[in-house]
Amino acid sequence: MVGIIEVAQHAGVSTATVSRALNGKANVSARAREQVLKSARELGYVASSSAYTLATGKTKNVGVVMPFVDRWFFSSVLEGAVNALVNRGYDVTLYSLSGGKDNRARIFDELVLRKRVDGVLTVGVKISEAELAKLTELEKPIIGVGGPIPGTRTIAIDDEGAGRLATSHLISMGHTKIGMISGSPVTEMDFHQPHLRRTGYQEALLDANLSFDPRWEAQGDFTVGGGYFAAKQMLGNPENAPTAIFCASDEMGFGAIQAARDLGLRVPQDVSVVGIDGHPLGEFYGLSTVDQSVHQQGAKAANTLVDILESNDPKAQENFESITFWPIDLVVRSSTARRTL
Amino acid sequence: MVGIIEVAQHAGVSTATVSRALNGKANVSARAREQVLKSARELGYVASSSAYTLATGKTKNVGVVMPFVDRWFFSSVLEGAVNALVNRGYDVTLYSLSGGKDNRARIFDELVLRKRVDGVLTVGVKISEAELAKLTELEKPIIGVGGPIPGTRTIAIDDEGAGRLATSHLISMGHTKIGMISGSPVTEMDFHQPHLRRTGYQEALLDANLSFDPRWEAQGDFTVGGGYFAAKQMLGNPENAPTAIFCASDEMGFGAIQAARDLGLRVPQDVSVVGIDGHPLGEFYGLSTVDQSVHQQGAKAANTLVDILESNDPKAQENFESITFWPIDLVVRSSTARRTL
DNA sequence: TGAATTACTGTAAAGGCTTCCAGTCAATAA
DNA sequence: TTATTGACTGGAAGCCTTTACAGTAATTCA
Repeated sequence: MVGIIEVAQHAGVSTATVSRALNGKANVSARAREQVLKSARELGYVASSSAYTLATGKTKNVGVVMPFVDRWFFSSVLEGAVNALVNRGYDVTLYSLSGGKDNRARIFDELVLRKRVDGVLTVGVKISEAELAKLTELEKPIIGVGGPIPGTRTIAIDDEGAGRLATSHLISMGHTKIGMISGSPVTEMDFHQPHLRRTGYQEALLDANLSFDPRWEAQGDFTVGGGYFAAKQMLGNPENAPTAIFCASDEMGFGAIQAARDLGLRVPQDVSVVGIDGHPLGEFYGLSTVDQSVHQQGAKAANTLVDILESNDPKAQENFESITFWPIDLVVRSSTARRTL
Repeated sequence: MVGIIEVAQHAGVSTATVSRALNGKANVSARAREQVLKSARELGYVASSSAYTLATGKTKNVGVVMPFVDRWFFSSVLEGAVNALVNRGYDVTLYSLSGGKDNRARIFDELVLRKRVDGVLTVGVKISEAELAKLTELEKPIIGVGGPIPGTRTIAIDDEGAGRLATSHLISMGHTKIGMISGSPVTEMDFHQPHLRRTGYQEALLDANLSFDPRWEAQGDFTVGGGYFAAKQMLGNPENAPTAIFCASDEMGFGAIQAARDLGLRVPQDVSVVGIDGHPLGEFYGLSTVDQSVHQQGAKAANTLVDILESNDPKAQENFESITFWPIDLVVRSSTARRTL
């Protein structure tokens, strides 16, 4: 294994000069710098990251914490974040909370205390007081995507506004009996999103003087299956079925569409469905939706985190706005139509 | 920041004893061990991972390399692998190759040379000779999920057999005009899978003395959209349309079903569709498929890798079988039916 | 001209752990 | 009894960098 000493000998300089040259520091003559770069290339030298970390205290590593990684929203944020981070020279260490309850404490302890990461990106995670305290105490920047984290930078859409936008869309098409498939989030997940989207829904109904029937509300769990069963139940009794359904996520929307079909209902003639997300499959199933560009949210969060890390100001975090509302966009497709009767 | 010295002082022993106690090594008295554990807990001490790595040469970290992370197959393998790894005390550093061409070389160089990881897990990545050489030279174990990697352990399904199984299923239902939507893989991806699945398809046709019309073959790119357009083209001309389509992935199958519908064809009455994967959405769209349990493949690969890492034998890798064929399972749903005319 | 700056460069300490090695002490064997 | 073993312990070296500091040579200034 070739180390900095071999490079120094090969280049005919000291290890200090090698280090300075390789890290782009000042006070290295052009000749020396060139020679070092050449030697390093020839010998295939790359500095040991653990030694680098031990000497500098920087890991060049960001921890990404999410409840699951195999669901669309999460893997999409991850994709956006990973690419942004690698471009800025950071590795990402991935932590999934789906592995069980006791993992979580361990992750937070070791993640931070073992100095494995310079900063943390949480995606849709409800972070506890204790966990937050642990992070801030050690001055590790943390930034969240999805639900707002008190006292921390957050990238998220205006969930309430998104709920209102989707519901208003249905109202504008003449619907008066509008159901909602909300999400009872899994424990590991942030609980703000479903709550806020539901608030937006209710506000829109209120603004339009529409009544709100508790039978028109059901819990999915943000999965296709959850949406399916919720919709089936909601649409099952024709006496009391809504003519339109707002789903808090596109995947639940897919399930709802399928449920309607299985019940012999036509979408959108008999029932309209609108979701939130901008899931790529939405195009194929004609699902109208409130688009949030998830990749870009991940990238934005990653870049903001690196900005904080690389501004030398220890209080840098304060300089960034505490919540960035990511723009949303209503995309109307074939799953929503004017009420027919 | 509390270090090992503080713990040693607090426990009234030397740092050597603290280290031995915390790492479960022998030759520590019960009294000392207990005292150390107590002190460590009270002080909230966790060893610095970079110092640990520097001293031992072990990172307790596995690199996972995949072409993308936001596609179902990949994120599912990842989920399975991450959970398995965290259970065995390993972190995972995620590398996505989707970030651009030159990233790739850098990733492979730094990943290995900077000693960031103890081993590598590749998912559906075609690894080059040079890259493989780099890994083996440094004696980092590597294990692949998906396509077979020459000279390395691999977990994969029998892709050829899967293609044959799916095609035979269609043949057994009386179909004689059977199309295939294959995959022209993206550059970063392994090319074995689409090739082998296609071979299986052709073998099955051959075995049944069925002719193979090149117009019945089209390229998707393993996405819903790719499957959609491929099917639309294939089914577009009624004169020459197959009555059944085998798709090399479930997502292409979803696209094909949608394409058929958009063309006014009924599934399965007018055209049968079968995929490969076991995608959870398959249940909702009634897609018949060859199920491969992807989570479990990821977990198996991760566990095998750790087994290799933790067997002290440096040649341990040799002791593991070179390719593990993961069992597959035909799941018949409503997208396939007997030929009607 | 000499003094003061500037531009480099190298030595060595520091970073926080693991582990080799030598040493202590009590228990066992001869 | 003494010699031998074995269990345990601590000092210090080593892992590989970065960087503070001191030193040298060349340049600029007065």
